Amino acid sequence: MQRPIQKRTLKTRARLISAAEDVIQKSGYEALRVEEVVQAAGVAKGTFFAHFRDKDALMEILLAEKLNACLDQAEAEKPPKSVPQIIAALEPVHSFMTVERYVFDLLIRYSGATAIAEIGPIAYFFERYFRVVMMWLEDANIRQDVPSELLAEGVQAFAIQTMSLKFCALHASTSFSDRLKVYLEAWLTPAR
Amino acid sequence: MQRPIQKRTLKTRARLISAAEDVIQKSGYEALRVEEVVQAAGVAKGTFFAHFRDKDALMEILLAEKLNACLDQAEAEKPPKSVPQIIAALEPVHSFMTVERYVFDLLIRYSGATAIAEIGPIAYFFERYFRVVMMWLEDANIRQDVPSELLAEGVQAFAIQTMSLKFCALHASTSFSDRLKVYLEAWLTPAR
DNA sequence: TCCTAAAATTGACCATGGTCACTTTGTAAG
DNA sequence: CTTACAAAGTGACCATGGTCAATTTTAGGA
Repeated sequence: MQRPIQKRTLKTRARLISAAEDVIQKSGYEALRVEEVVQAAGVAKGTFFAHFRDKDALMEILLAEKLNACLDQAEAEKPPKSVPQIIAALEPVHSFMTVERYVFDLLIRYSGATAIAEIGPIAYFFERYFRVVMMWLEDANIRQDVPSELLAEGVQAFAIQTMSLKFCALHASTSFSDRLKVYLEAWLTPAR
Repeated sequence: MQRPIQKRTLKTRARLISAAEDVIQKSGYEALRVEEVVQAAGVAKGTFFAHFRDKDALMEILLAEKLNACLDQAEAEKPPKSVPQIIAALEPVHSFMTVERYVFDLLIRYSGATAIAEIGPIAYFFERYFRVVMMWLEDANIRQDVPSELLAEGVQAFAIQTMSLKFCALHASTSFSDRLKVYLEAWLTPAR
């Protein structure tokens, strides 16, 4: 027989998340230490792992929340129709995804669901990103020879490629938006 | 004053690498433990880190060697001209890149040079992959409206996207090659 | 109010990657 | 052959994520 979740649980969880946000605010995502979070929240280490499978699980929650907030914002605006408009609409998302190399790596690692029954917050976010872009593309003035589902997957692939190159010293000359624009124009409006 | 490297150094390094290969052979990349390698090689732990910056640095060396061998093979064959041929030529590379989730994550993490002066073996491999594909594309029967450099970057982006989806339970229905074929045909031979 | 079982929490302990002050070994110069 | 010094190697120790048996807290029913 399953008992209801105690109020105390929610409070502890909230304290842990809040403490983690404070730590990140102060010194960034990569510098977060479980020990520090736990001390700031005033609980034992074991409690942390009773609430989150592992450190990454907490990170997933924190990152996905921020990313979803960016997408909320993008969805609230008028749907973009052109490549530059799409890039502009996604700018906050891409910007946050690349605040830290550590964050980007984490996002990539958890971008796919590892099992059907276990879609993590980040995998869920990527699905949403895909759906939002696909909807935009359906009403945009772009190529019509392939389904917009495919085009949206491509946008995601090029966005990740561009973000990846942002961290690469060999390709630091071109700016992020310029590079993505070149990719997406070639992908969405090919001259043949 | 710089003295020449001692023979002993090379021997120790070779023993470490060989021991690591044995361990991997036996139980895979993710299961590799520095302690185990060091014991098998008969040296102290500190010696390991005198030869490799960290565990990942050894992994980079081991992975890059395998990947370069795959590319050697691909380059030895007659250059592929069509999308299916290109996919077939790259199959061994892509196959090895996705033997383990752990391996794929590592490759992505080190795919870019972190600093101009520090191009790691894996970043170097990705450069080479790009150059090889670009050369193939220059003589292939594909779109000519954008430079083949851009097309090659796109192939890389789609290959990574496809590999990424291979690990994702949500997209497990389509086979790897089929999915990549759809992407590359839309990218390289758009109907507009 | 008291009892009890499930839920929540605890913290000592473990696993593993990585560091560094110290020791040993190789070798070039005298 | 010695000597001196740099290179190579050592292993105790540290940092940090994660585990689990034991303990405390909660709340529903007698």
